[in-house]
Amino acid sequence: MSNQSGTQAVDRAARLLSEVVHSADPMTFTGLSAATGLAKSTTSRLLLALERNGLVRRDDHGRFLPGEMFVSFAWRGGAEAGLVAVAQPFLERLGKATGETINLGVASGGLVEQIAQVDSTFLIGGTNWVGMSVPLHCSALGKVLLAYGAAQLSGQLPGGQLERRTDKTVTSEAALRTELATVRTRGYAVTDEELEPGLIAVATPVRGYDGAVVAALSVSGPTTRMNRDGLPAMAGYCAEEAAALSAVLGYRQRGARQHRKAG
Amino acid sequence: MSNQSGTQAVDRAARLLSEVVHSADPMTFTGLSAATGLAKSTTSRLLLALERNGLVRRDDHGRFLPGEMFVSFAWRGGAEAGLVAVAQPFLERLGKATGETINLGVASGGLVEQIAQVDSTFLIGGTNWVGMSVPLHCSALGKVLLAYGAAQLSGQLPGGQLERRTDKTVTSEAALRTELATVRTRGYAVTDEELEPGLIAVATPVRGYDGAVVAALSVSGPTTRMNRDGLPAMAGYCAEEAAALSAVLGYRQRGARQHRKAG
DNA sequence: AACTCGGTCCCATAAAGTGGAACCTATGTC
DNA sequence: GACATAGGTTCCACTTTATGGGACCGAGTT
Repeated sequence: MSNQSGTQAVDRAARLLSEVVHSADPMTFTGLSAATGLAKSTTSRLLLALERNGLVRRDDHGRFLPGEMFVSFAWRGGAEAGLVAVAQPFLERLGKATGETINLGVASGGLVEQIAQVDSTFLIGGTNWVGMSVPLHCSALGKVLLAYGAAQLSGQLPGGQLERRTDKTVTSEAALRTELATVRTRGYAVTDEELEPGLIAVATPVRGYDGAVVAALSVSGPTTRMNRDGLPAMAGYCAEEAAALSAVLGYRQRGARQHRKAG
Repeated sequence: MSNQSGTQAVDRAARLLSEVVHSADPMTFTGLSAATGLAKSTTSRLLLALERNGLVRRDDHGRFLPGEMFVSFAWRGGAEAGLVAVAQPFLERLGKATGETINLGVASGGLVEQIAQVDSTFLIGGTNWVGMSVPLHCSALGKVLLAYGAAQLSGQLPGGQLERRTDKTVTSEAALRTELATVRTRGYAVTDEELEPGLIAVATPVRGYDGAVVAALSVSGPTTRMNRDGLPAMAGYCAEEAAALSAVLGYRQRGARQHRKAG
């Protein structure tokens, strides 16, 4: 943190605000004072200032909730637009850890739309796929979205057959459903040259506050580098960052108490 | 504003934040400096502090957008829970202006759920209806929600008949559809003793950022006081506050530039 | 190369923030 | 009903911290 002189009051107010916003249930005055270590009088002054400015409000029991400005932002549909920005640090960390291409994808119109990417650190790597969509059934991202009900299969060829992209593509809906069950128990999806020859990928689910899967995070690279034996480790890194991102989106898993600063 | 000593920096930072959050498109550094009247150096310091704390972020052109904390809040589903709080000041102002009972309603399971209320200033007035649901077809709130596609008719009696509540209730679906067209052209809905004898109400639509109607705002009172000739005036007040609330939710109508401070 | 634009850093000045203690209210508790 | 307790706010002397003018810097422009 380079330079934080001349902003003590703002920093402290922001800390209070962060507690209020990131807390699962309404914070009390005393709780906030304790959590931030600020004197009662300071806490009071800062909270009054935040309240006056619509950054926090108090419920009928005097507890603190995020204020009008947050609600207004949420209603403006800022959530979708901001997901990429919020997710970026996590993708970058995953990129550093694996060296491979990282993607964040959401379901959109029967396909997977890739909404963010971090490029591989190697010369041989993926091109930029942001804005591109890939089929659900033969991408790791898509399999995750399907497995957890964030997307539904549609538009398959007549006869329940799925589009064949390579000779390894799973084209039978029944076979796919079996694989999706595996994804759920194992916690991650794999696509091994099913979308494009020489391309292998793993993906894990990103959950929203209510536990619903809202996106998927993937690591993909050439089969020449991403050893099949090493996939579980890759999936581990991927799951870790996906879980951290889920936490920021309000998903509370047992044992996940601490917030990590995204920066 | 009672006491705002000892919080200059926080107030200024909040003003910057407010500009960033409420602005339709990303603010520039210079724009923010100008909008708040703060010195360049002060603006810079405060914005850096806000950025450091995840309250704002910068896009690729260095312009300012609401930060991680806002996006995180939005993804946590804080929007719905907060609507009542955000709306409250508008309801109160409308209550003061009209003296009658004010309600905010949303569509929920084929009915109108009243989610907020301000009581009449008269002794004769409505009881508290918060949490109660009323039918769509014979309440002013419901007619607005139907007229603007925020709710669909369902559960009518066999034969396309709508439930009769009073002898004035519109029970024919065709007649109702005609009335809904009137609502759309006129901009407000009326229920004149169709739900309960002696009860008259007007309602207007509340829109979200994309223009979709998300809720309805109503003024209701006894027919002995709410003169039928006075209804258009009542509807005018109602529409005014509904528009102001819509603006806070990000709806941008032509000519609506200014934000009003809700407090 | 010189200029402008957008933004950060530096530093003397004084204004604004700080926290301990007094002081309120509500809400139990006997 | 009087008394204790917890949860918050206000006061005020002290001094830390914010302020803004100007220097500075990098990236575009002419």
